[in-house]
Amino acid sequence: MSKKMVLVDGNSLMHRAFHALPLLDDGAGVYTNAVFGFLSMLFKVLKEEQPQYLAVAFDLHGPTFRHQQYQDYKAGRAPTPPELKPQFPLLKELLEAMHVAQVSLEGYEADDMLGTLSARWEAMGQEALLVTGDRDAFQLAGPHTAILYTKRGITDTQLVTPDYLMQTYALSPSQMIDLKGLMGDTSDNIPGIPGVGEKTALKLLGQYGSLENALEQGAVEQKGKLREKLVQYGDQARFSKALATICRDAPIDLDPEALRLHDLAGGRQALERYKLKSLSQRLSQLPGWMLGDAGDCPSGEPGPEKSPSPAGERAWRPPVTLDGAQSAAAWAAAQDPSQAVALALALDEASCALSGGAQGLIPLGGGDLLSPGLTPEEVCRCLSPLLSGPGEKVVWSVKDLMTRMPQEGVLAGQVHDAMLAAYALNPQQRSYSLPSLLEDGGLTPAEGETQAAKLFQLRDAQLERLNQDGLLSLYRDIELPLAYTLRDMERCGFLVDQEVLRQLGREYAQRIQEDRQQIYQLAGEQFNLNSPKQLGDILFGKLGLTGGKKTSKGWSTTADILEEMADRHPIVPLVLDYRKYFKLNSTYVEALLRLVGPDGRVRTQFDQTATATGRISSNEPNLQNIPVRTAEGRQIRRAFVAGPGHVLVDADYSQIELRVLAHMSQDQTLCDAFLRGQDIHRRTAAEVYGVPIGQVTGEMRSAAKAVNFGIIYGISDFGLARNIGCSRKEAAGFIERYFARYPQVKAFMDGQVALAKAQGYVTTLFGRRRYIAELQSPNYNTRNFGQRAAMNSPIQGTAADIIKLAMIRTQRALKEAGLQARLILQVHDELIVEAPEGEKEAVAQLLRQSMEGAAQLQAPLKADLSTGRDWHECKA
DNA sequence: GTTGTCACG
DNA sequence: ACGTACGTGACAACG
Repeated sequence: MSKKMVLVDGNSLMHRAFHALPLLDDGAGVYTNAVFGFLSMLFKVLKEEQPQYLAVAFDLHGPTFRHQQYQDYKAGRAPTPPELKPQFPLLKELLEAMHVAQVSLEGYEADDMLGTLSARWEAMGQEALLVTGDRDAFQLAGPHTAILYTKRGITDTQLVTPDYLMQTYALSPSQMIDLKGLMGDTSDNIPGIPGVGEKTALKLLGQYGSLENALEQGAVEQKGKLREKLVQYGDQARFSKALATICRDAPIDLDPEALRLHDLAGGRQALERYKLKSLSQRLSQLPGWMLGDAGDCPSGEPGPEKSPSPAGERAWRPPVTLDGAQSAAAWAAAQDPSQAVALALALDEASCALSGGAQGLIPLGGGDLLSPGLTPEEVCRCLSPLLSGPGEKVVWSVKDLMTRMPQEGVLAGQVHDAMLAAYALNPQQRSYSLPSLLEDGGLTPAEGETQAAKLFQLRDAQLERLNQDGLLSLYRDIELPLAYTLRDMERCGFLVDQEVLRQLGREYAQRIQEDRQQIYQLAGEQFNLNSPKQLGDILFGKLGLTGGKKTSKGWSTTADILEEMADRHPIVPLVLDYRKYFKLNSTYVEALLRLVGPDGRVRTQFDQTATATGRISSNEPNLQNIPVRTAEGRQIRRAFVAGPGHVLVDADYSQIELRVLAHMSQDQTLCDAFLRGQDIHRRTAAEVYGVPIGQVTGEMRSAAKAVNFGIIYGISDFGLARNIGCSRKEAAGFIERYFARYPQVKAFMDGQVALAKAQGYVTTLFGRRRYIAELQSPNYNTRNFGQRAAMNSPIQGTAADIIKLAMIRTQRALKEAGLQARLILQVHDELIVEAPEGEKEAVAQLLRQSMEGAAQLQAPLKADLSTGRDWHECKA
């Protein structure tokens, strides 16, 4: 569903309108010409563009963040004329009456608001149109963001897109900043380089691509006066570029839904009061959804959420104890299903509360004589008249609730999930259990209050905080819908060929037995091979092997240490072999077989609140760590099969985290590599080693690959050295050269750490936060960990957000297409669909679109598809 | 319950 | 002079 947003630079447009029109007044001495011109233009745009969202941005007067070190900024600009000044409050009053969102932020200018909101909007894959008379905004043009530039007056406009800029100036949007940095701007008192005007600046950019390159290389290659100026005014030019750069990540706390047009008609009276009758008439001709007429919502989506009920104390009637299905069902049937319903399923009892004040308490148990209560499933069945009613539902873990409901059961009405809201607010809590959430919120139930009753208050508090922290959309558009997708995936499960597993198990057992015998022989005694302590004592004590490292308890016997000393004693490779097969057998054969259901399928549980970054996790069994890296382990995947007449369609994102990094850092080189479809590790090797891409050797590529991984993890020379087995010095050299070739990546990483220090958290492209308390620690190691987490979390987290969106999109697309195929597994950057043979092609195409279209990045998302009868075949 | 080890992205 | 790669879950051993 495409949503279009119009963003208006209020200050810019008011100035344009003021100077374009003669002074008008309302007959009582109030000037209205700028307001008239502004609204006239606005209504024209609304009529032509038909957006669902609108915001008007204003400057605030204080010193701006971008220019705080530059006192002269705009010093030369004429003060606002006295006839215009009072029209601003008037305009704001009218916009308020029309329920049009106004945004401004201390320390930022209107164009920073446009830059930030359009960046967020674009990240969601939606279209934005920026209306302004300021050419600075050209730098904000992008695949989904255009600028409607008011050239002269208010009617003479030009639509500015990246294509337009390319045709007119032969520059990309971001190069517009370089242009201004070089030539300066007298109206903004941006100095640039004296004597360099548009012509010279365009020539330089054509030659060198960027301001930085022009300064660096031009200072060598150019001749005469120009060369001198590039040298002398280099710093001034860099500073000018910084001044000209519009901020695209200002800390605005805003739910996009607050920008939805829904009641322009509310401004009719005020317009007429100021004698702007013609505007009032034009207003009435706008589409119904903008005005607030009922039943004319073009997107078919619900309007803004109704305001939450007051958080104050409610008069709860004492809970009615309902033991037995009959009394529970009778109680439910007697309630008003249009009221909001809260349901809390604890271990020993279920409670249900209605906004009217009624409370029910249902003891839970196994349903037998020893523990007579109902099962959760029976509770859901008994309460189904309430659950399927139109009232709002407030629950803890809607996924768990849906799992317990009968297949045909319906959960209707708007749903609030307190567990998911809590996770969106802070993904690193110890527990998301309902009692702990209530306790943390100071909402422990009093005598006569059930947990369900307290859920209402919890919801109110959570929605307010979500809104404050800019997390409403993450919660409502990602986490909440994802819960339903995960529920369906869990219910579906993954078919396992148990015979394949049993056969592998027999082979593994044989191998384990052989290894063990030989190890005992070489050790000269029998011991518990699975005990690291005993094994360490044998290897480093009895056999006197060298090269060991200590752990807290004894000798470390990890695989990387054993691999290094594999040629020193024949027992070492045997131990490694033993370990490998023991792991495969115990975890991936025996444990897995125990978890296969009666229908031959395994059903993992996805945990949506397990990780600090926003990823989901999988347990019982964990299907996100099924072996793939070694040929032996990979055999396990032959046991994960499609049902009869079905195939698996497998899609994985190609380099999603590096693409996210390219987008978030806006690094030219990294983006360029992806835009050209290059092998990213090869390109990095070429950059770091300074050789043509054709001359990159396999070794160079694999070192570069390790560097790329390291970058994502928050690199250190020590860690990189350990990973690729070079010296720490060499590793430091790699890192230095990497950052020299990818300077914007360096700036991004530094920026994330600075941000985390300053505000206490970092965010993903979709606003998900990770608080990083470690940065405040007095401990050096803890602080360093905090820095790495600050660098990694926005990347890993944004990738997690994106695949979550892809999952929601995939499930919706499958349903819309009426296909029988089902999404059955997610492995962080991979989705697996089980599809009837005949749907194979359609599903592959649909999966690709759902995944690649989940977000619009500067480095476009790419998914690789494969199909097979089993999971192993997919990767082959 | 914690520790060591190892499977995955 | 310090000692690190980021994010998970499961198994076996051992207090």
